[in-house]
Amino acid sequence: MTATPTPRVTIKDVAARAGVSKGAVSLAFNRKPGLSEATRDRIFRAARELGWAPSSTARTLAGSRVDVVGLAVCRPARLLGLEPFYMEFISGVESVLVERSCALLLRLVRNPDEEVGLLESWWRGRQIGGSILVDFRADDPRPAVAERLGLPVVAVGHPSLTDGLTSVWTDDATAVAEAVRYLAALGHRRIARVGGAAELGHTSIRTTAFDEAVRALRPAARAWQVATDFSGDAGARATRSLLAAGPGERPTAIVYDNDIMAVAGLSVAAEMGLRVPEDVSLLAWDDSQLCRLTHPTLSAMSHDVHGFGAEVARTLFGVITGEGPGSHPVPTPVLTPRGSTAPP
Amino acid sequence: MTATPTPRVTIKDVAARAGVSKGAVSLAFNRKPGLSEATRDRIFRAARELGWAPSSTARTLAGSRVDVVGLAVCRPARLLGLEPFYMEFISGVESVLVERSCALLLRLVRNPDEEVGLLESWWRGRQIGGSILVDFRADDPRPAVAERLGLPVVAVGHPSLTDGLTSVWTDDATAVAEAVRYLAALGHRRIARVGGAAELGHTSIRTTAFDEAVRALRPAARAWQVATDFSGDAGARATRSLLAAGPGERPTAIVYDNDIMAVAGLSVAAEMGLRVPEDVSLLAWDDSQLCRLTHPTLSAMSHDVHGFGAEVARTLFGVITGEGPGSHPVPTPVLTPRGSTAPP
DNA sequence: GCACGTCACTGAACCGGTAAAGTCTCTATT
DNA sequence: AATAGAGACTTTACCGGTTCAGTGACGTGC
Repeated sequence: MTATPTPRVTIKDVAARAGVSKGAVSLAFNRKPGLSEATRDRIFRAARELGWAPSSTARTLAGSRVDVVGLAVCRPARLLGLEPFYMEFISGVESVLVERSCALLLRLVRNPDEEVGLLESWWRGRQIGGSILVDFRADDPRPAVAERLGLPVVAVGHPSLTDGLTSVWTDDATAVAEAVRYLAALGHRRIARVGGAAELGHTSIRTTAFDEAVRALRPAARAWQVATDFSGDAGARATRSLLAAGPGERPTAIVYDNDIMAVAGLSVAAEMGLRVPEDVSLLAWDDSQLCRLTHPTLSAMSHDVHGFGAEVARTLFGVITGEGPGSHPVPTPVLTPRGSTAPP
Repeated sequence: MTATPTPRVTIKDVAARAGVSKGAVSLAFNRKPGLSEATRDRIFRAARELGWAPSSTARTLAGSRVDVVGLAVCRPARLLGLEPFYMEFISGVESVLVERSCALLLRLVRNPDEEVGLLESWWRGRQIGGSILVDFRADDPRPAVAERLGLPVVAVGHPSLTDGLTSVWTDDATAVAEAVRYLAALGHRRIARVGGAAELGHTSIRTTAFDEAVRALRPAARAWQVATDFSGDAGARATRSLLAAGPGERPTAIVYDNDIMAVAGLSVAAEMGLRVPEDVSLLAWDDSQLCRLTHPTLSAMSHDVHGFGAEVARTLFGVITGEGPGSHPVPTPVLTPRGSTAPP
């Protein structure tokens, strides 16, 4: 177990072995002109024999590109693990990064200030070549920071939240309106929404859109909205209190802001002796595979989270290579009716 | 949007501003002796005014510690997103890293060879100070590589798989045996297991343990085992084929290797008109919050995946700071009976 | 036959830090 | 009064690459 570790091989060793200078090795490995075929081959052979590959740290310091992108997430560690969205999003990001031999630097932070500090230090330390920004809030400091630093970023969120940054976003307002119209078309007139964290920008976009959509209904409908922390437990609590009222008073349909809460809602309904969808309709959001695994299956506002992550990563590469700011909508979540929604 | 980005401020700027040399700034920021209080204060003030923090890239190159740990995962991107285990594990890891201002470098790889190459290049390039190794296979090349490189690693897996590396592991064999004995005690004599990916070491440990545990039963019992890719769809398929046989022929209890597959199994049972737990008992593994959200709730072999990740991270820091190899068992998954198991 | 270009490569400076050795000043000791 | 030693910094040499201004050698045109 304690064999002497192999000493680190450096560019100097390769140069010596190939009988050239460090500079020549560098030229060869960066596919720059100015070397004969023969020399190039000799260098590659020497590198292979020594098992050498350039140190990306040194390379970075010397001023070339950085093959790492950052992702700071400001949510409690425990909640992160519970939320299928994130892992699927990250897997989508990775699917693009992997093609470019790029790694993802992931860090949880406890508050927005810490995130700003982290971005600064990552960027100044050349730890990252760019960053993905998620979970925008009102008056988010990050657009200003990114601009001041010249840090290439892509914002995940509606352009109204991201202050001119290149953004990738889904049209949640339209999706919420569609959800409401769908439930109304089924005949529901008492509709509730179990939303996400109130401080997040996309939550308030959905909240406003929900309000408007319900107000637009004729005949008039009644609405409830509750904020949660996205956890299943919070979803269960919210559902329980919504359904506690008498049969003529409680909502007949509930829209959730993610699918974990919808699954929780499903079991709360069962526990309260209510049938889904006969007594109450449930509509999930995000639509991970979970929605197809419950019984009844969950109707959902469905979108391709994996593809969303991939698009974010591609867009980030665009920004890094100097593309100007842009707004990249990805497809609006589409209503996917399954077994949990029906006329009241 | 195109304000000139702030030029990067370096240690030299801070030194100039404080009226000292680079070396003095370095001493101050590394809390080394040899500076007067007054000078130290002046340096910190200058740094604060300029908004400077040391570049970890440069610091790394110059040979001090690295504040990044690696995690290469060799699974298809899509599956990763579906598996609650991973995100929860990672969140546990992060919860410890964040205390030490350490980031996680995450990379998906397509095959074990790519992972080996990545570890080599990360380590030689001083990109990481250590790495977490997961998903051990038979004859895994990584222990030899880690030793050859002198790379600090902690292996997530049973010591029999990890060849002398410091390892953190759950006693899956005991847990499988407990699961089988529990089902047998309920009266089940036809027991199936829907396992994970066959090529993974921990899967074969569970497979063997399951076989042995069933063979030890008196009166004798009948067993089935199926391998999957851990996805809900695969779990559903496996369940469907297990339950397709006639009432006297099919298993009366099924153990799953994760909880996504158990949730899938639950809905397959419903779809086939079988009641859980009256007609068939289901037992999940890992026990994310999902198991408490289904109806009926899922009995599970429960363990604290978040805490597991945290322990792995702590152990890795131990290895990095020079602790000798060790074996760190974390608590064996414990049977948590809920609504999905009952006498046949 | 000689100036001129081009090609292939070298050498040195530099990126932003760390670490060890060197310098200078001031105090305590003999 | 001379000397040793400690304290407070500064200087310098790296770390492992990239980059760019040279340097010869060789081919070409007139």
